[in-house]
Amino acid sequence: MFENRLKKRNIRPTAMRLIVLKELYESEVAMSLSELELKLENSDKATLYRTLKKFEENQLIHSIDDGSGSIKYALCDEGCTCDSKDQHVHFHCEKCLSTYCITNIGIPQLTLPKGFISNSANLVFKGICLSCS
Amino acid sequence: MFENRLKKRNIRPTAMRLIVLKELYESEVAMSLSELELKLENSDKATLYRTLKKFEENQLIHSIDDGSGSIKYALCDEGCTCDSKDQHVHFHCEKCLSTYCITNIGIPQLTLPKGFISNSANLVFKGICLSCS
DNA sequence: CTGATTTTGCAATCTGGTTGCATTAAATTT
DNA sequence: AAATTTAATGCAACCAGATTGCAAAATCAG
Ligand SMILES: [Mn+2]
Ligand SMILES: [Mn+2]
Ligand SMILES: [Zn+2]
Ligand SMILES: [Zn+2]
Repeated sequence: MFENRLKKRNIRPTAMRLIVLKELYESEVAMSLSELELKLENSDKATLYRTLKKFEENQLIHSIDDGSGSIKYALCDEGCTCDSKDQHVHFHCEKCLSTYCITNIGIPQLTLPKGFISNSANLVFKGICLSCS
Repeated sequence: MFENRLKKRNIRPTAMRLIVLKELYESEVAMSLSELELKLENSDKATLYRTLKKFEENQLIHSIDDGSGSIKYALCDEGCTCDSKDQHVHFHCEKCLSTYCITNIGIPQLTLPKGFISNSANLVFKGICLSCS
């Protein structure tokens, strides 16, 4: 249940937060702040913004920079700690502009030039998604 | 010589363009519009913007979305056609905020879920760069 | 209940990016 | 070379997404 999911992450379950969580839960794809704002009538951008920040801070969701200009958010798996083991590939459809978590594909470890130490990475594939092809 | 490099890409070598090209050429790291604007006294943001767009369109430079919020630009190698074979990994230093082209490391080809067709990708590693470590 | 803390809503601000438009510069034609 | 056409520049305005200040409302703890 959503309320529980919030509590587990130490987020007080207010009405707005439950709605946002539900919305993200029911979405097949990652959502941006403004998409949420549109979808949720009589919602306030600043509140949504702070809701998402809180969710992200408490590792209930993760943010995705898909290069579209607006940051997308998607639910983390249960038990996610948002460290490198939880990082995965994302896919951005250039037709419908949807962004998908490809949770079962991790980011490949590459050997960087000497002296460059990486602790995280962002890998986004762009193209045409399943529903658009 | 810079003038020639512009001509080869079908870009008319104006004074401003030569300056911008020189600046990018001499920079170890990728530069953003506003970094250029700061560096080049009495330069205009809109002109720089259009200069970069033109350079990018004509494949003299490529743009890099390193997740920092501002797009960075770096010179392409000679003969670059900015297609998938020319795409490479980038590195963003979280300390000095510099972004480097790792031109000798390509983007790994991964098998995406059925129905997802990718034609480009963005892979940025984040961490500490050589000069900051 | 009561005072302290947190969340919310609204307006304002910031930043990077982008565009309209008149001016200037460069290339082409006569 | 002068006239004509085309491209580049500079300035101001605009835009979208992100972020903040602040007072009101909701929630919590004693
Ligand atoms: Mn994801
Ligand atoms: Mn590069
Ligand atoms: Zn699609
Ligand atoms: Zn560095």
